[in-house]
Parts: sequence; C-alpha cells; structure tokens
Amino acid sequence: MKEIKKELKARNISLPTLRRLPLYLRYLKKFLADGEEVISGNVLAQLTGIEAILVRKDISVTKVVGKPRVGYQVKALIAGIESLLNWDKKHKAVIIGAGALASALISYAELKGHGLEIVAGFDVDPDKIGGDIKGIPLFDVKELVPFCLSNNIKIAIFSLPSENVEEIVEEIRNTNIRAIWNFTQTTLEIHSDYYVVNEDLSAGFAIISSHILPPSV
Amino acid sequence: MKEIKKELKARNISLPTLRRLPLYLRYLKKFLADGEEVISGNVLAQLTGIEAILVRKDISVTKVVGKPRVGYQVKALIAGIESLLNWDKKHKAVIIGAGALASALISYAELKGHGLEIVAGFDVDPDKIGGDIKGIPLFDVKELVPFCLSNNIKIAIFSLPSENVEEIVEEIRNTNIRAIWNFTQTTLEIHSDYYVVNEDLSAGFAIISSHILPPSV
DNA sequence: TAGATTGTTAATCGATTAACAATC
DNA sequence: TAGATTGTTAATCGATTAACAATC
Repeated sequence: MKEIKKELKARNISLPTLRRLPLYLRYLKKFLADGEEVISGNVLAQLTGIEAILVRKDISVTKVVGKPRVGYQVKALIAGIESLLNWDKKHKAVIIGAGALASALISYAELKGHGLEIVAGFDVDPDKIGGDIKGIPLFDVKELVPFCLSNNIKIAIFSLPSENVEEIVEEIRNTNIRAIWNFTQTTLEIHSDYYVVNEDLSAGFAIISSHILPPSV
Repeated sequence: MKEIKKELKARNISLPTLRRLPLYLRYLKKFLADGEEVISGNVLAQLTGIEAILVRKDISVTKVVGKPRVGYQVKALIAGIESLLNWDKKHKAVIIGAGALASALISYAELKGHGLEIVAGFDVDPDKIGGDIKGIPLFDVKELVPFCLSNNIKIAIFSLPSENVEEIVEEIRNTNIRAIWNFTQTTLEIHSDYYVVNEDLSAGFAIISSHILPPSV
C-alpha cells in the first residue's frame, strides 16, 4: 500500500488532481458524443469551470500530450484519464449495510460506467437478507468474509451504522480487501493493509448552512 | 452573497476548516454522552485522527476559548461549532429529483440533527407525484417555484438528472433560494444570487480505484 | 511565417505545521 | 510552584497560478 502512495507521489499526482479528473472525463465524453475529436485546454476549462492552467497541469499527469495550436485528442485524453484511474478495468466490490444509501450507490449509473461492479450487499436485517437491491443479492453479514475471499473482492463500501464499523473492519482484515470507501460517521484511519476514503455528507452541508444568513440580517 | 464570503474570509474560516467542524462535533457529542465535561485538543485530535495543532487552529474560529492545562468545555465547544455552522437553527429545504439519492438524503438522520428540514420533494414522474418518501410529500416540479416562494425556502438540494439542471436553475432564480447543494453531474458555477456546493460521488471513487493495483502487480 | 496553444519552470498563495510565550 | 495545555505568531509545505520558451 505504501508503495502505491509513494508511486502516486513520485508521479506528482495529488489528491485534488485525482478528484478533478472525473469532472474532465465527464465533459470530454460529452464533447466526444457531440462529434468533436480535439479539444483545447481552454475549452475544457470553460466547460468545467476550472482554470485553464490547472486543467493543463492536471492533464499532464496522464502523460497524454497535446499539439500546440490544436489541443488534445479527445479519445486519447479519455483513455489516458481512464487508464490512470483504473477505470478501464472492472472492480468488483461489496457494500456493507443495505439501506437507502446503498440503494443510491447501487443505482448510481455513472459509477458502473467507471468499472465499479457492486456484486453483493450485506446486512444484519433478516427482512433484507435473501432479497436484493436492483438485482444485487443481499446476504447475511456473517457470509461477508467467505464471500470476499472466494470472489477475491478488493473494494468494500461501508454504508452501515457507526456502531458496527469496528467489527466489520476486523473481519475485513481476513479478506483481500485493499480499499474501503467509507460513508459511515466513523472516521477510519488509513491502515497499511488497506486504503481508506472517508466521505462525510455533513461536511458539504456545513458549507451550505454556514453560507445561509440568519433571517434577521 | 459576496459579503458572506468576505465575512468568512475576514474571520479566517477556510473551506477545509468548515468541512472538519462536523467531524469534531460528532465526537464531541459522543464525548458528552459519555459524561465528560471537558476535553483537551490532544484528545479530540486522537479521536478524530486530525493533528492536534490543526484541531486547535480550527477551534479558534469558533471563538470558544479553552483553559490551559484543562481543555475546552465540551458543551461550549458544541454550541460554538453549531452556532458557527448555523446548526442551532432550522433550515427548510426542498429536494429536486425524487430518486434513490433523495431517499438516502431524506433518511440520513444526522442531517436532521443539524437542522436540515427537507419539507418537500419534486419530480416529473407521475408515479411519484402525490406520493411521499418517508413522509416527505412529493410534488410536480411545476409547483416548485410557488412552493418555495410561499414557504420561503432558502436551500435546494439537486438530485435530478443532469439534463434538467439548467431549467431548474432558471426557475430557482425566481425564488428566495440562496444555496444549492448539488449532487448532479453538472457542475454549477457559484452565482451572485446563490451559493453552490458541488458534490461529486465519482471523485471519491477515483481515489479508491487509483489506489487499487492491477492484478498482475 | 505568425500566432495560438502546449508544457515546464518559477512565483505566489493558502493551508498546515512548528515554535513558543502566556496562563491556569 | 511546576508543568500541561492553550492560542498566537512564524515557518514550512503543497497546491495553484503566472510566466514563458517550445512547437506546431
């Protein structure tokens, strides 16, 4: 795991850059669908609302080179971003906690397009076990470890109540899971065995609400 | 709107700080529930996984002062953060697009605890109109503007397909909405009339997938 | 050729971290 | 008092932005 981080660093790929690449990709695909074959950094900047110089800096990490006076090949740029993000491959994942958020993530078509294959959900609720969400089967959380092992799952998505996070983390250490996408309210430390991305829905709302003036003002 | 941003800047409140405050708040509430009355910056750092010096820096924006050798009053700190984020007030909001993501946000209890009151959902689907999600009524999107006006709604949550974003933004300009929490795949520019927070689910996945090594390695 | 655009190197900006005096 | 912890000021670090040479 450490080597990967080091490698990303050596390649000068920052987390902010990684976060912006999907945005470029989205507009590049639209641009391609419109029949355009080349795009300049300036145009991509205008479409995404990101500074042109930052667009070029970000693109540089893909090693895709553009032609001065012309721009970048849209297809090559799409391929470059997808390759960098490993979005040209399939990623089998499990989701733990089969509630409303799990439904939302399973239903989120764009992620499927990026290679995310959620192959199973796990829950403790007997009413859910044996059922499915949009065709994704739901199993008893007791089956988590054997399922992950026999299907060589590398990614776990956490959408379960905070109370149960700790025990699930322990169980996951007996699997080949290498990355946890964590939507719970428990912050997970990055561990040498697996990489963690903590999402915090309240963080976005903090910005929203702090920008709302109290009624009196 | 510009004055708000300026004011935040004048108070030295950065976006990263705003994003971390909910995390502190979460652990402070747990700490309080455990019967603790004071907490040191170091302990809060350990709980949240954030550097102690950064914790103190972040706390400083709340104007809550601690006692050397003792720490911060937990209740005062909670109150300070909630006040800063306007989480001590109710915020009526509408959600546009009544799909799986809307269900997840409506079901997300923590947001309710932060004062977010989603009072109505809007959709174009006749099967959804007239129904509800967890008791939140769903209306025809045609009723959006009159509803927001007569209920003085200040916050809109976007969870609709990208194709329809533009027209909804236009409609919203005829309301008192001051903030848009945008979960669509269309990036919205911050406008002088309203503040925007763009969420991008693919951004988190980009970090996850780029940290997964290809099978051969 | 002239000029627009890329890609790299340097400068700036802002956020994080360190140092340390103040204080309980 | 002694020493732990706060809060502020300064230093560092990293990301963004600017400048500009290379090039098509």
